[in-house]
Amino acid sequence: MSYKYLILGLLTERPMSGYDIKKQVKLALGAITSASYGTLYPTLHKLLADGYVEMQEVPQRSRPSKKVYSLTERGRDDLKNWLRQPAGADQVRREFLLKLYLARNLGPQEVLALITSRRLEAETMLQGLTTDRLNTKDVQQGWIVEYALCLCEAELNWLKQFETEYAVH
Amino acid sequence: MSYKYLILGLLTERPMSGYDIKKQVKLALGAITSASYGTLYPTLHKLLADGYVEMQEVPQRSRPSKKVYSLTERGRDDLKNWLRQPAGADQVRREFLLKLYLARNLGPQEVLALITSRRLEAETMLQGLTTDRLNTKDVQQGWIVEYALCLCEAELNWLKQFETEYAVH
DNA sequence: GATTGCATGTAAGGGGTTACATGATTTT
DNA sequence: AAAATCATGTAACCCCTTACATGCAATC
Repeated sequence: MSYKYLILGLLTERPMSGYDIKKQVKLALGAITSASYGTLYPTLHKLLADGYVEMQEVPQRSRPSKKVYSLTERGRDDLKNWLRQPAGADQVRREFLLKLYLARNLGPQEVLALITSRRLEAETMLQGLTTDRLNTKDVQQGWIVEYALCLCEAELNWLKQFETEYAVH
Repeated sequence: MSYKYLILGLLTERPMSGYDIKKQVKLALGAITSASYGTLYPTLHKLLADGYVEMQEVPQRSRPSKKVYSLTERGRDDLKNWLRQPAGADQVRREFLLKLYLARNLGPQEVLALITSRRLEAETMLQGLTTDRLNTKDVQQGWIVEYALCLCEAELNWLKQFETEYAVH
């Protein structure tokens, strides 16, 4: 998801530690992505070395020191420049669609099982998103949820229709 | 997209060379993925070494020999087994959504530009998919196109609505 | 007494792209 | 004369995940 700009972007809200960033990603962008420490920390080190962020170490009692990162002029400029470029095409890995394409290797009831399990997952996701929408105060966060909801509903409709038509033959 | 099963899956249609596979991916799954030689050839070598496929070298005049791969019993079994498992969650990298979330760092007209360029892309894709639908004979290939069309239309509607509402404020 | 939260990181490995390297043949 | 098609592959690099490693404090 381009950790560089994910990090720079979140740091425009407030200075944060790696730990904070992970929480914020989960909170604000949980519907579309996640961030793992394994990339987060190394990326922060690189951004620091390259001068996009600066770091202040805050000692704490009986905990490791907190390393609080904030944007530099350079980081802010680079982020703005990136934001102004049109977004790159989505990179999607849809295992489900590959299986659907290869359905000729399955029996009819196996194809239905594939579709149905997918529909159940979509329904669960729809419920989660519906809950998210209620709890979202932030405007931009709201947009993300609405967008995800819209796509999720569309997929669900397609799956239901497919299920019905396929069952009839 | 899991090259392993992409390859094993396509080889159920007919024995193919790496070159053939790339063409077939573009033809049948172009709407959702692509395959690069840089992964295709090494993956084929690995599948051969692991006994999922077998290879027959076909000499040609004034061209490099063609290496035609076909499924082994083991490959076929492994594929079927994989197909029967429920599909894993989609891995999506939506640069656009990240930019949308970070829109607070942009001016109103820059946000609109982001949305509009996205809408134009979606419209182009929609046209392409509409053409694809007409040219598609294969049933499963048709499903993929329909699915992609459905999601593309849903996104387009969302974008249009957003554009309208955002312009009003 | 066990789990969650806070807080940092590294190592090994998986999966992928782009660009490079080669070179004849066929089509525009 | 230029471009596309056929046909193989490698090398360098990017990006990311999972599991591991450490350890105290607060809550349940």
